[in-house]
Amino acid sequence: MTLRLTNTLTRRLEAFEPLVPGQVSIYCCGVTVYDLCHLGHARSYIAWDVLRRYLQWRGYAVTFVQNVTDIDDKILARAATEGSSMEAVSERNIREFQTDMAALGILPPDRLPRATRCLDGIRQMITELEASGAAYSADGDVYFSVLKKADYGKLSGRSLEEQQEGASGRMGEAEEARKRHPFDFALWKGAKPEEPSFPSPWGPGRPGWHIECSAMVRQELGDTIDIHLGGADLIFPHHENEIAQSEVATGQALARFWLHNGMVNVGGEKMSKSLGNFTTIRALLNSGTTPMTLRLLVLQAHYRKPLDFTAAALEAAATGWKGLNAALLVGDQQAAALGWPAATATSAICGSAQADSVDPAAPLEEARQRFSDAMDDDLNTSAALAVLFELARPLRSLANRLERGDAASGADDDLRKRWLLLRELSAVLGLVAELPATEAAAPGAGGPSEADIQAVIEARRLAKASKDYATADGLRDQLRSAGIELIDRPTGLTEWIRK
RNA sequence: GGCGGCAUGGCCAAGUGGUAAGGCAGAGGAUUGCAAAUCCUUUACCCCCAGUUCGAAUCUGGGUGCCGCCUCCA
Repeated sequence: MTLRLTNTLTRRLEAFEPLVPGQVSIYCCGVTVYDLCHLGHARSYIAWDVLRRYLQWRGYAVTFVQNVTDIDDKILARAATEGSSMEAVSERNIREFQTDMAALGILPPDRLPRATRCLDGIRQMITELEASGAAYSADGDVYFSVLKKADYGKLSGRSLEEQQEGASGRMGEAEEARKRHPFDFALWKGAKPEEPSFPSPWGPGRPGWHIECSAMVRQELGDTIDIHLGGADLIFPHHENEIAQSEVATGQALARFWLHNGMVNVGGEKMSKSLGNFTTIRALLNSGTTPMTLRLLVLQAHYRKPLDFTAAALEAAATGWKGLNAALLVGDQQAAALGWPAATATSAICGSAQADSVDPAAPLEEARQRFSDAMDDDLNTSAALAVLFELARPLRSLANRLERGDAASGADDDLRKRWLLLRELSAVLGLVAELPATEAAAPGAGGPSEADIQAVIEARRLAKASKDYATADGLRDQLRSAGIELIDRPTGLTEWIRK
């Protein structure tokens, strides 16, 4: 089966074939670095990370470029507020962005161009647009004339005639007056006093928002790329304008496939800075949610649909991941008991998994096929996850039997192959086993020390041995109220976890 | 006002013509001194009305509700 993707340009499911056989060029609209990323960004970049991993798994050589908008009104405003500079705000938030992405297991882009470092390409493109008559200057600003692009609106499905009415009166009056058409947009903005600026043939200023992506795509990947990615909220005007600029400048189609992810909602409304209903990735991870839990939460829904972020959904994902994680860890934690060759939990990350793949003739091939078919169907990760959970079930069962000292049954080679396949397919979704948190990392503020806990456990063990269950239960409750849950293993050992 | 999307069990969510994947929660069971944790089993008149069809969650028309975009936004 071939991979089929919903192309926003045609609003249809289309078979994907790259321009150059075996190679895929991808451009992903990145962040404006004025603040920490929130869950909307996480959802988007997790989805595209999975697209990238899947293409690689299918054998394509993928070049993945993501931009950073490091000059913008919000960055300037933030710099003014904190009394620093645009560069300081940008630099800091780029690092924060990279930290968050790494935490979520999102593969770093092959190149991460910044607007302020692509000014030559930007000025070049504006000059070309001016020469072709599609751009005009007005009071130090340069605008793109949408009437010069015959098919303007083809991505978002709107026509200039129909939209004119609704658009008027929404922009600043001064800017409105300089434009020839309400939809015309700035390619270059003349600098206001005191603002950082860059020289240009049109006077000091800075690039408009849309032009940087057009220039970067051309600079990094060429005139026509295979896939352009972004959030659905970028379809209009951002991507529409990118298309207009690039296609007038190059005479070529900008991107063959346009993919857009659905929004993250909170209480049915879009998560956004302006509504103040956002949760940063940082805050979520600090509150105890693991990266893989968030990944599972995101991948349980189809990437194009809205995703409602709720505490209940998060909890369900956490429990779900716990089960999958247990299955992924079976081979590592029980390798000795099973007599399997040892493997480390990290070896399955990303592309390396395929080297250890299962025998194509094995019956498990059917599961691999179902996974592949699901992903081919416009990245149906929800259906792909169902395959993972089904693969995991016997492994979890095996772990249960091992724990009860009943290892003999089923600890065979088929199960090992199943485990390897689970690891391989999970890695395609970026789902990689998380080792249990080390206790050293957990205690933090106020909790009882490990030595204290062991002391109580020993006291309880003695109480139990003398059948003094009242005392034993009292000790257990005591720890429970301190956030420590005890787990009596069949072996007689008592383990504990911090909740 | 214009453009687009979505409505499936208690919750989340696949499924685009042949009588409903998966996850969470719930229930029953195994295990346990009792728990917890774990494993096993189990739970659906697919928003409404009309139509097409031998047959529709799935196609067509109408309705209702919700969301996104049209301004910065992943």
